[in-house]
Amino acid sequence: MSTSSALLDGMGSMRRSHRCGEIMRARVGDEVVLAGWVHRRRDHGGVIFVDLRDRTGLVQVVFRPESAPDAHARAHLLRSEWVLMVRGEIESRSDDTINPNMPTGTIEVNVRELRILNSASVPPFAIEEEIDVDEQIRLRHRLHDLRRPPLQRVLELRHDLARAVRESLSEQGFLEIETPMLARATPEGARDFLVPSRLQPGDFYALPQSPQIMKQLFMIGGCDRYYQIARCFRDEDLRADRQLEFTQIDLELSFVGVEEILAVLEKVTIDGCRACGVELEAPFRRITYAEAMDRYGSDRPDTRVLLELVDLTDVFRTSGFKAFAGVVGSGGIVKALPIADATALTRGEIDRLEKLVRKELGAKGLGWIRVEDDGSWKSPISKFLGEAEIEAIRERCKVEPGMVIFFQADTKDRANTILSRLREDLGRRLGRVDDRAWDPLLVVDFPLLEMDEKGQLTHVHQPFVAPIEEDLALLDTAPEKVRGTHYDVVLNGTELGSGSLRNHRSDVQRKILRIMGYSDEEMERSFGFLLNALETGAPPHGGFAFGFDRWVMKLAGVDNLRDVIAFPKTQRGQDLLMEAPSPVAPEQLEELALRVRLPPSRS
RNA sequence: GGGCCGGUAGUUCAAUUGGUUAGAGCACUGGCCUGUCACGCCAGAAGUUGCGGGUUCGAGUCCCGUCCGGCCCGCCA
Repeated sequence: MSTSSALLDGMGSMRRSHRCGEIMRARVGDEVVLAGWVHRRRDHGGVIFVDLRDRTGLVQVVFRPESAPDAHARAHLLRSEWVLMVRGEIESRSDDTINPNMPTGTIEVNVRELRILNSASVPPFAIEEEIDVDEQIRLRHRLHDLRRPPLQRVLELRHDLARAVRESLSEQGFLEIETPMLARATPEGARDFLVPSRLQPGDFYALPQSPQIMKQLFMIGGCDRYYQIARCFRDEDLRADRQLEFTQIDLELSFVGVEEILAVLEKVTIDGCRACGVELEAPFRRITYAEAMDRYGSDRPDTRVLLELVDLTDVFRTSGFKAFAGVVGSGGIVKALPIADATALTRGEIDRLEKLVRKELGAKGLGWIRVEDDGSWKSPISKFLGEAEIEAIRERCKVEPGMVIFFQADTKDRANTILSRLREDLGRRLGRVDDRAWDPLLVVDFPLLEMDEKGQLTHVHQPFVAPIEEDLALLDTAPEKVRGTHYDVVLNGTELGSGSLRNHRSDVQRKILRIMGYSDEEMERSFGFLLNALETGAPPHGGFAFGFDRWVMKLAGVDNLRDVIAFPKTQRGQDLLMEAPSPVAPEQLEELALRVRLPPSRS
């Protein structure tokens, strides 16, 4: 809608005296000046009500023909989302006009003067607490979405958390130091975002995937304790909890062991949560990686879900049940998820679950046994089971009437992924959870190295993780048994952050890289400057990094990163508001010595 | 790269077995209305059914392709 500019006013010298939601600080009879957006208007022809909105809330302002004829006349023109400034007196409402649903519902502002600061196009959806609008529409009209209370609250939460973290770390002796955004491409880890260099045609910067190496350089540079709330970039496919760019609370400290780092980690987690109204108890419960995988099938379990997995791999190694025995024979595992008192799970639901795990998780199938009231088993697989297997299942799963047991025989990773998903989904659905609102957990004792699909030992986390001291000798004899100093912090089933001690000795770092298959040349090319740096007098050091956005997500109680980031991107990596990415002018490419060649299918 | 779900008015949805002019709520526009707060009443406007092709006398509906949004696997700490 176009509005004649003659209609619009300037602020002049008028300035607001209160924010809308804070109007109760003023007293009845006070003259106030408010500014904000027209949330809703109710035009009775005579008296006109407008709910004026800003970040802090809503307040009803009243235009009366008798007390301000000029303002009243122009108030007829007001529409949703127009921007106003009003001057008037606070009046208390009569008993029968009080609105108990509004924090400011006992008063209203009798407007004497109206300034229309701006008009507005018709909003695409209502600016309300709850809306039911397509994600695409919300993202395209992000400015309207940002005006909604849930997103306003989240932005405030981000601020509160960031501020608390800064205070906590400053008190603990950390310096906030920035690192470059234009960095060097790395062969390791995620795909880099590349930035072409104009001054060095043909060469590229990379946006940092994390400040990992740079913060180690800070330790070597004598900074002692560093932190940063750092933006990180990874050009990988997006998920509900993964964006192309995200924020980490990144820190590193010198002359410490794992325990000192975990103490910092616990303190900053507790301080941050407390600033957002969440109290956590220290010390956090600890669980080893091996136990987490064994009992929960995940290295980031939500331990509030009480169901646990049962390992039956050894039972089926020599079984006559060829499907399971075959999997074990080729290095896979067999695990079960027993659920007591599961009569609520109907046959139809089990069929739906099987379809889900087949389609979404790549399961080969979903074995199950239902234990009837009389103790008999109803199951598509029980006919393949011999005495020994039946006895083992009976004993390890603590079989009882009413129980349903799910089975997976697959590669270790897949079987665990599938059962872990069933464990959390079904555990929540059936109410098999304890009553804790918050479940902070430290996962420790990760292995340093694991075998990849090509049979090459590779790092479990990143290549700079230090082994624990007593396992150093094992690097030469049995590297796959070496324990790392890595740890994860998990909150309610989400990995919030992780860290480790780093290799501060270049000989150890070189040895590990060599075990991971790096030749001397590759080592030099990829990590030469770090290895050289380690030789200049590197102190023992370590640290961790928190996924800041995921932390906010948990505190805000939302399950999607887009709801805690001001301007998020879609699953295809687009910003629908600003329409990025976009083509660029040929001259820009020319300057960078670049030529675009699209794959033929894109024409 | 792959699997699944979705796309009809500004928006949320409907439209019988493939059948005539694609409907409704909210929003919007105009009018009326002096105590509403999801104000009310009257009237009105609003559609390339994501896009392209095919089948058919006839396609929102069936088929193929494609684009877009979402969830997941792979990938990614």
